[in-house]
Amino acid sequence: MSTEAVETPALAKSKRDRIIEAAATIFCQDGYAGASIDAVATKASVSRQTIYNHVGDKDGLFKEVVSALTEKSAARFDSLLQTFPTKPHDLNAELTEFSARFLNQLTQDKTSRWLLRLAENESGRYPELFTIWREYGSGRKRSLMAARMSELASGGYLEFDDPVLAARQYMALLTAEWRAEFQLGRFPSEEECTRMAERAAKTFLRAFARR
Amino acid sequence: MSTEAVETPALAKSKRDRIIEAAATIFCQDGYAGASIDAVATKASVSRQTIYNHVGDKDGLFKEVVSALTEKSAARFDSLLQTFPTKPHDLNAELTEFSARFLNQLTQDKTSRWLLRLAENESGRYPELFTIWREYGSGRKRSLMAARMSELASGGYLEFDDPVLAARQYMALLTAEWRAEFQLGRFPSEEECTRMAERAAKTFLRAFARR
DNA sequence: GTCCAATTGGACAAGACTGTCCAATTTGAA
DNA sequence: TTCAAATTGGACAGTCTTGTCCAATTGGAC
Repeated sequence: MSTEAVETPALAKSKRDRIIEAAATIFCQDGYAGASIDAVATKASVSRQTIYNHVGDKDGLFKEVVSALTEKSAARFDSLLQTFPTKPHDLNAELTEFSARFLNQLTQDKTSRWLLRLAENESGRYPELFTIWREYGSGRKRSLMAARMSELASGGYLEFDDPVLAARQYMALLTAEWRAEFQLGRFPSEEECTRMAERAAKTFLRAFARR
Repeated sequence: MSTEAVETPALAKSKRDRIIEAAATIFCQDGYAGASIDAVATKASVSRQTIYNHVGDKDGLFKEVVSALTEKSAARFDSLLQTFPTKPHDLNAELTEFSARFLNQLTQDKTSRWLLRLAENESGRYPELFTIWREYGSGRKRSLMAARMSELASGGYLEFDDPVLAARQYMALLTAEWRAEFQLGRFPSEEECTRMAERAAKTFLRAFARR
């Protein structure tokens, strides 16, 4: 995704990171139209010209931000998924714990939220960004999650017709309360996340646990 | 919410409506910063000055749009809720049908989607709008839906601990697939909505139908 | 120390936007 | 028909963008 690592020396790379990080914040705060290069430059403590040197123009900056955030978000999700209870002793307890980790990551990690909002807001104007995001973004997450669901099903823990649907519904149940809180501008605490996770997992298992 | 109906004569009201409708489209398309008064004027086939005469400035236009959309969306939801199967003969079938109507309204009605996006995007910059929307918007919908769920529970059709949670999870399950499609820029057909509704209702009932 | 690339800050043109003013015109009502 | 209010279009100042150019400065590698 970012192949510039070779071309740019150490110091520049750090500066480049500062730029993209600041740009991510500004873009997500103000949208594409509302974000100004000057604001990014100030936030990154960098000259405006340096930004143009690195990414060309505003479009370039935007794409760079999306690319970076997509990558980071995917990596975090992967490492989270490695803690998924594929062969649980106590399915209820372990799925609840995993779900709590999921929600906590969602709460802590501004990156994913920003990316989601960026993608939702600007995908109409930037179909190309849309493509990248669909491929590496939520579509990928869903299919990875579906694979885990399948494992649980073939292990005899769950039963359902369609693993993809099960994954989607699991994530919908899990994020439902969280979304509501977030929309109200609140950031659920760790205990709140745990309770949400309990309720989501409970409903999910009521529907899909093998009887 | 809009008390100007008295003060403005018939023709002006029609013009005012055109303005607000056009503004809604433009705001939702381009966000607050990206929307230009000129674009609204052109779309509404109205002089730019007329807009300033009616709503004062850009902020005023924005608030007027949010107010109008909130009102319209709430009204539509109310009339939809009146078709909720409170005392069903065949719970599965009737809840599925209701769910399909719900999704179809979501698909057809650009208003609600626009409003949702507006609220999500600009609530940071406009806390007052945020208040209005929370009161008349999704919060209200959820509590109305929870009341229906309670009726089904006391009728012996469903069983759960918390009607608000049940309502939230119901709506989460219902809109999960729809959201995914919509995010990809697709507009589910009526048959697709029906199938989504079937799957959502099925899972919901697996979890909450009285056994 | 020397050299080269990166960085800086400031100036600049071109364009878009907001909000205001105003004179001419249109519209609805009496 | 007459009159007042609403509407129009155009001009305007002021502000903020983006993107470019350039000369001066900095910093690391050798």
